[in-house]
Amino acid sequence: MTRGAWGYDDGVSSRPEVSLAERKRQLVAHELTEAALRLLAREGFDAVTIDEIATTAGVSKRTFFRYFASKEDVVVQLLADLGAGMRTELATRPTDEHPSAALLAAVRVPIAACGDHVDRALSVVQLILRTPALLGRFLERQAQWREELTRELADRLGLDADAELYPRLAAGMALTAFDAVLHRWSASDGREDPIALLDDAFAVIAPSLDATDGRPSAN
Amino acid sequence: MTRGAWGYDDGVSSRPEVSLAERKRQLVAHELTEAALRLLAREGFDAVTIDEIATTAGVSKRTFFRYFASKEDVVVQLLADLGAGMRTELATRPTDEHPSAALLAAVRVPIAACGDHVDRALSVVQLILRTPALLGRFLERQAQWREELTRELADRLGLDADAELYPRLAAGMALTAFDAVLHRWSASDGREDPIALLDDAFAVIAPSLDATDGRPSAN
DNA sequence: CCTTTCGTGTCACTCGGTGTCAAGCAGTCA
DNA sequence: TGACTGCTTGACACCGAGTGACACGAAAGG
Repeated sequence: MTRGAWGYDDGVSSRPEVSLAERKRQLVAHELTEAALRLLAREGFDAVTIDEIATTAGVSKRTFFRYFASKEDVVVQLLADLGAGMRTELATRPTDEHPSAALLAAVRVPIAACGDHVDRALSVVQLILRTPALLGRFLERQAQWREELTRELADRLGLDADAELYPRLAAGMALTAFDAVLHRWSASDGREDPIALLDDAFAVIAPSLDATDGRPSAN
Repeated sequence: MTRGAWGYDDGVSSRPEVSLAERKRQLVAHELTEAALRLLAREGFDAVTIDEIATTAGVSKRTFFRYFASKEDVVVQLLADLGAGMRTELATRPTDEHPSAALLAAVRVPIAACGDHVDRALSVVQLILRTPALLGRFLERQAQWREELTRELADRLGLDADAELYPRLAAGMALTAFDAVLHRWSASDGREDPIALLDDAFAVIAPSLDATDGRPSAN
């Protein structure tokens, strides 16, 4: 599990069932990502131009934009799978499970992926948290995740996501835990166990997620 | 109270204690903000260039950048006071107050400001929530608020903000409530009472904020 | 009256991002 | 072998965001 997150295990594995064109595409994407990550981590986000990244990867600037929508996208793209994994995990949890347990299981997916690829994940996360422009894009991404989790959770509970506060609050709290764990993990340079941190965080927020008394019944 | 939020009541009030130069600066800033808001709301964010905004306000593009750091900044700047208000409110709450009560009081400040200037606040909030680029900047801003609230809360409780999860989680949950309320309020076109929504939201999240059992004691 | 200071406009430049077009290359059919 | 098709790419031109440099005019101060 958590296979393929933090992308492109080595980028050149030959799988006969994938077309040549597709493998070429993946190769170029891989080359661009590696070049970008190396340059950005070394020089800083603003000091590196897209032209440099493209030239380093051996393609033109125009080709860069055929693979990524923006300079930020090269980095944030790496996290796209994480959100998808979270959402599908929540969708496959049994419906009678407590929201807190289901959300914990969902958030555990991307956190476990970090724990499985510490070095790579850490450099990306630290780069993002250190760079305002990247942080902005990352938060946009997170806002999408929150929206998806909200819908999924509302479906689970048979609530209207637009009329009830609970689904959005629960999704937001789960992502708050995700965020807090990421900060702590990044600040500790990956030395702390992210899953243990996540369990701690959920121990704090779980009371709200499970309590039904504060939840408005209508309106 | 909430005076001055959503900025520049009318921009030309003559106060003798303020220097002429300062009043001119405020006038230009006011003119730029009004021009930007009118154009952006009508044409959409991407369809309006900075040159248009500046020309409409009667200044040059160069001067625009002497007042605002970016096109997004014109809009998001309007919310800057809200964050400051929140933080200072939290700082002035009595230290023996429950964290949930103190945070509710703090978040109530910007929410009340929305309720006091429904039409203006609503158009800005809806513009932000509808425009990805603006949402990104707004979320960056919110991340700063979360950082500040975290520090303030840690000070209140005598905890280390970097070693304990609770302050960051509590601040994040309060902002999650803020965000959920903003979404609902925007979706209802300002018809729902934002303060009532906020009270509902805090009724949901309060159990976690008050419970001390889940809070890690050390490490 | 002269000088300093400050805000501004003009110009030139870099970089992010996009549309367009022609060239290269693989696969297909004849 | 040759023509046709579809896809990817590089080259080029272009727009808008954002910045640095400089010169000008108005206000403040001696």
